[in-house]
Amino acid sequence: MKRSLDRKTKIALEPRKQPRQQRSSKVVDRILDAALTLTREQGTKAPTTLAIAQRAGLSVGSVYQYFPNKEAILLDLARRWLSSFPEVIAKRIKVTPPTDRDEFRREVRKLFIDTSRIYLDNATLMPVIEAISGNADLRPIQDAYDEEIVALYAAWLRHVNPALEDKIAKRLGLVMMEVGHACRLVGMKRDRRTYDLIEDDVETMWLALVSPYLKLD
Amino acid sequence: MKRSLDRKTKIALEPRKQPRQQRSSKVVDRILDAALTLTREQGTKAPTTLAIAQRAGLSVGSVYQYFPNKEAILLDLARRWLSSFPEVIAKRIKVTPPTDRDEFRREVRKLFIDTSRIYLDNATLMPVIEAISGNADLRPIQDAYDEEIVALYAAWLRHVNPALEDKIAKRLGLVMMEVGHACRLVGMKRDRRTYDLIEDDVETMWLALVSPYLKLD
DNA sequence: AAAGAATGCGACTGATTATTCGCGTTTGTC
DNA sequence: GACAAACGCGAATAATCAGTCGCATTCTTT
Repeated sequence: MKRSLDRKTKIALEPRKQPRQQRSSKVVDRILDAALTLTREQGTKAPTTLAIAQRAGLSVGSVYQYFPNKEAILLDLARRWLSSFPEVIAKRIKVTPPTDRDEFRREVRKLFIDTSRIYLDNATLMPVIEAISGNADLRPIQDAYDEEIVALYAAWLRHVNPALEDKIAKRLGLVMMEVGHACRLVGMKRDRRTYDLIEDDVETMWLALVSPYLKLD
Repeated sequence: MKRSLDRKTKIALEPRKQPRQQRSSKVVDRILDAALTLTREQGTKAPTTLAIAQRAGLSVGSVYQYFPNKEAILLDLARRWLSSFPEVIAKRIKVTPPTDRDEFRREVRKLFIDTSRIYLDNATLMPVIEAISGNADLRPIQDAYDEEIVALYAAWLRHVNPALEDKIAKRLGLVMMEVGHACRLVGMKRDRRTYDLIEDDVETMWLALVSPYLKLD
């Protein structure tokens, strides 16, 4: 009852320690991994504080030494998940300077596949993240990563056609990101066949949209 | 404790009355409306059994006279929501036999706007439905409505070009539905500007995909 | 208008789960 | 090797809700 007032008056609890900073400690990652694994293996409702703690080889109390509350765990999990997108995209983009139309198409396809994997491998994670999507802290994180992704795509497009207006590159990058995300989202809920079909057609659509702006052989 | 055993052994409770059938009674709809309104106004966690009951001007006990459990309420809510898609699409499609490219484009746009509204007006409902998406009863319902939607789109495309192969019409219809759904999903989470931008480009992309198959002036 | 049926009620139960806190255990320091 | 500080523990607490059930009220029927 001591804290109940605090909670009700929205005085968010601070992390018990100063955990987020001292990444040195692997414990934080162990906790996040535990939450992730549980979600993957046993679904949305699996990551209770107790289950997470046990899976991480800790007690509940110890978990609360690194996170102020459960939502903070999920928030960090979301953060980690989101960060893998620009990571994966950046990796692929660095490798490739597409020149002709065919290579461009192949690269687009690879990008789709790479980013799709992030979704597919974490299918059960999505609803969990959804559940905290109301959290005000998540939006700016999401936005920051998205901006990064758009910038990566835009840079890539300008690499293909350096004469491309920056503004247009960004717009196309945005569409590429959003449509990509969107299709993966839907794809995740369907069977593999539907997913492939859509991915294929979406690729075609995307190329049709972009082609007029690029000078490809 | 009497029922707890039942619950654990997964013997699902039957509706107390035979409510679903006798739609005559407006009470069922009142309950669904209450759940919907609460979700709209106060978010995902708002529709508790108590809150729903009170909002519907009933007591908890009475609610359980019409629904076997909470999930059944949400399931019906999802059902109602899903049914509005083919409804809206059918309404618009009946009115329009597009002939030339411009009219076709305008109609596509209207379809996008109409269906988008279903999402935008029920933005907070989505996570709630997500939460029960594991429910085995939801998938067949979803599939049935989706098939209806695809059929509507396909019929429309064949109306524009009667020579269009049925198989292709269906595929395009599927893409139209999925991509549409997908973009709305993502659009829902963004500001209006981003949404409009995407909607615009998606329309362009969609037309690029479809045009080769249609004979438009 | 009275008996009985149907409907409605809502305090209560039972279950789950996030969060706490006082006490043990380890670890680093002199 | 003794002391304290940090770390870890997990039974106990408290909050939240779904779902129940016996009593109260309204409606139906004769």
